Amino acid sequence: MAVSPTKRSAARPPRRRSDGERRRAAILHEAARLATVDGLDGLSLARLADAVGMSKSGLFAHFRSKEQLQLATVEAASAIFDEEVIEPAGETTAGVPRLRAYIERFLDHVEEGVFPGGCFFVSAVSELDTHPGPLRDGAMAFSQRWLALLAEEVAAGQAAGELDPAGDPPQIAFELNSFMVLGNMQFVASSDPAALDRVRRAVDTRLAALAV
Amino acid sequence: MAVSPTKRSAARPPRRRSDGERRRAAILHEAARLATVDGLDGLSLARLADAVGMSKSGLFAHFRSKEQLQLATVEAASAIFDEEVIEPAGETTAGVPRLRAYIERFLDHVEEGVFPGGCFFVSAVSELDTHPGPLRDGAMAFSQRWLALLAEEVAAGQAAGELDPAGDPPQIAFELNSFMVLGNMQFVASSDPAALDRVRRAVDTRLAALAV
DNA sequence: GGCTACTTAGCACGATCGGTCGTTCTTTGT
DNA sequence: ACAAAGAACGACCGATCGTGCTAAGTAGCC
Repeated sequence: MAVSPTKRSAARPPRRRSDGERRRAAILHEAARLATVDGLDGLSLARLADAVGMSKSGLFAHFRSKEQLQLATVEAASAIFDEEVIEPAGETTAGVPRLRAYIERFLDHVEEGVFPGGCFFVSAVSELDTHPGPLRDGAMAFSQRWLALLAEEVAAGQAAGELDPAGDPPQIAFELNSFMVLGNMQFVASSDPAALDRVRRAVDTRLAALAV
Repeated sequence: MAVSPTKRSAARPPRRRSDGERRRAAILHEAARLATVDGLDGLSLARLADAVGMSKSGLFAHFRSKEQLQLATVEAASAIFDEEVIEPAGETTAGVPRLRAYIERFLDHVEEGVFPGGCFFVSAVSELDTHPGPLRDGAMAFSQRWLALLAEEVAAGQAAGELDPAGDPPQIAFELNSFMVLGNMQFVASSDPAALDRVRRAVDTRLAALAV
């Protein structure tokens, strides 16, 4: 994460103008949404430029390659996810309540269509899992942070005496997350909120089995 | 819907030559594999032709459009999945043993790399869930058949007194499948068999909770 | 009130996309 | 044996892909 002054060209932090910054943010917001439909690779500069109402070359100037646009898009999606899911749930008290808040916020952001193709990272990981590179690494890193967050709250719940301490937090986080991932896919494919109810029921059952 | 003798095209069952049939099968097998890496849309005629060692136009003649190639690819992938997973497991006795056989064959076919990008239908559904059309319908139909197969064995297990009859078979099938789907994604992304062990542990826990 | 750098647009490029055409070779039905 | 049709080819099409180059406009600092 540290700035490397020795390394090549990157040195210039292109001090941006305020209007450019706003434009760039708007572009990335739209890019993140489009990428959940057509994929990060299927996202084309021309269509993205069209969607935000500017020329292809004008848009291209903001990012100096498609890969950098994709990288920035993953970052933007992370920020949106943080804002829509992680931060609001973070206000709840640690342990099971916060764990349930994470899950509920996740399901809500899927149902509300924050991204038209459902969770950005489900789409991204399943597209990129076979394409090594910094792009995949970025998406995977976020997914693992999410998984770690869930595991952390499971552990907190154990420490608080809410959950049986015999359970393995990462394993339980995997199971809970798997419900969310499949529920997300089924909801996007069917537009039927029943898929999300399936998730809620599965989570309830799993947590009930762990209750002390 | 009736066959109209005046209307030319559709009526003709294009009686194929035997060598053409073999070629076509080889093309589709490769197409199914490539599609799990680059997606059914990312699959390009030129690269597919290259992979099977023939010209683009020669390959194109087998399918009269890209969409028909994609449709045929989904069918071919279904056949492979049947052969590699469903049929072998079908020989086990109904109920919990067959249910576990389905799951184990699924995990094996992922680990063995029958498709380089993991389960074909996980890739396909997550790519197509936002793209309505016959292609998505085909992939979704297969996924639901798979889910129904799992639910059927859960019900059989209940009938045989192996599982608590209070559980809802479709719900339980959803939960078991979700473990497989996420495990598949994590295994493809990491090449780490530990992801599949996570699935096995999750399945064991879930089935143990249902045991009578 | 300029000067500078960021923003945006226009235009053109080489590559690749799905798809068509005309042709040649080969299998198959009669 | 001969004709109909399938299989495969190379050349080529228009469209779109990402990307570069150049020039006009404009916001922000001295």
